[in-house]
Amino acid sequence: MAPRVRFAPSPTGYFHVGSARTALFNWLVARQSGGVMVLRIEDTDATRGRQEWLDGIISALDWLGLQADEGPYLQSAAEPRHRELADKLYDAGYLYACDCPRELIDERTKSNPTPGYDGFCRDRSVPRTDQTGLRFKVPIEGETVVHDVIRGDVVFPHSAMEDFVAVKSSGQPLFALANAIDDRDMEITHIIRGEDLLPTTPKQLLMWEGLDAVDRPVPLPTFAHLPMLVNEQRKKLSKRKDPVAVESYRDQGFLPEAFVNYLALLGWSPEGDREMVSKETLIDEFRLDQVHHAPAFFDVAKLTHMNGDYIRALSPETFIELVQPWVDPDHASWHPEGVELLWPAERYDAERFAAIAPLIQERVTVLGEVPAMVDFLFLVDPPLDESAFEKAVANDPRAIEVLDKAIEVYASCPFTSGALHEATVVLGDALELKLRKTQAPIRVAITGKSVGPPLFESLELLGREEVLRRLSNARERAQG
RNA sequence: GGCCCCAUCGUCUAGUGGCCUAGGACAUCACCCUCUCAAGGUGAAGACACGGAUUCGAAUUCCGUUGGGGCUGCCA
Repeated sequence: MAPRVRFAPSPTGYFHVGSARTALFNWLVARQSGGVMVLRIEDTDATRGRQEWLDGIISALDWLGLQADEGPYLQSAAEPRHRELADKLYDAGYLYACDCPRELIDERTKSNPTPGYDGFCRDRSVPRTDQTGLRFKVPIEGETVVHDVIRGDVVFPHSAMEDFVAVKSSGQPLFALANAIDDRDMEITHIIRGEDLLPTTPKQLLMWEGLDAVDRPVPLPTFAHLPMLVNEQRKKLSKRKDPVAVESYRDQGFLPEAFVNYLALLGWSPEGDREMVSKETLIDEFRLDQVHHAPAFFDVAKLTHMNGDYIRALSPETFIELVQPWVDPDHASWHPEGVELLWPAERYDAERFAAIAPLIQERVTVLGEVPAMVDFLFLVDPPLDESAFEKAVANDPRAIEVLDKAIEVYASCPFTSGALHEATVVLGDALELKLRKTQAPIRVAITGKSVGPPLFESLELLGREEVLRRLSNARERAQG
């Protein structure tokens, strides 16, 4: 039977990197076995903004190329079904009504070595009303074993499990119940999710048994609990302190292929010394039972490096196409959030950009770095890095000589990068300067920065007139 | 506190009893290349948490300790 996996995120305002990894591993299992991935939104407690976050989840999955085969289903839509089965479970005695307020439970159990609900109402036959939640009657004896593909058998003694709430007093079934019902109804064969859900799994297993009895027997799915993604403090990634929004990586100019590749390496690794692996390779080689057990630090530095590798591997044409949203938004297919064009749109010159693009391509790690590297080509006067100017021009006694000489030589030499290079070497020789020293003041004069793409190509693209103008300006500024 | 999970370089990992003098990648440092910056090349430094047990032999098996994490809601 072809596997049916599900990716079941709960709605938040953005798409979490941990969710992305979970989605990826689910997707890989589906893809490698001719299975199906269903997308189910666990929104039982959500109240507003549904459409927005649903769009957010779908567009993030799209960006990553992890589209679901079925869904999205909203868990909230199945609430009548959940209620129906909750009633049956109650009628059959798996659930009992409880009217204990939280404070009372805490009061009663605070000195108990095993805090949590003490089963007070278990045999009180509290009548079911709209003031009573329904608790699951966990067997006193025995244990529940979770057979986990990654971790092996995990044993939960019933003595340590409380009679947890399965249905709110409002009548609405809670996660543990709704989740089990949906997985049954959708005939899910593999539950692949974060390790944080491991402790609730025995509850769902117990519930599953009850549902087998009151509804229909459904074979148990295979479980796999993925190790957490953690921050430098080794804590579960926090939405407040850690950069967890997938959208922000997209907006910074990470490539989805690189992102997916990096994510796959968090908890799994291909055979041999490879790290750059395509999605096709992942589909071929990924094995759930090889997933590492320990939590993994989400290392943006490594992701960034890998992204640089992916960028450099692009064809020049593809690179130009992919940077479009950052350099030529008017003609781009989408717009990264929070990105402002550094130059007036009408001054952008596609040909000029195409000419310098290959030199930029090997110097950036994320696409968002591109504009700042080429702004001098599209700005009348690029912003001047004061400290760079100080160092290379103002505080360098030879700088004025260099600029003067450059103005003189550039006025007449052929204006190609090769000739400019040559001319600059000669000009430097005359002043007994290494090219390294000679280029510094010229670079700052032209680009406003001390670092950037190769200088002579830049000069050629800018044109003689503009180059001479900027050199003169810098000269004046140096004197004043 | 209770229950559960986990433990190899700073980080991600390879390693499934002898191939381990523990391999790769990121990060770091040095050198080379070089018009700046990158990229690239070469090299350096850097780990089996600890203690027992099993075994001729343990990073690898078992037990314990320590440490970290997760869960412990009428959230999911």
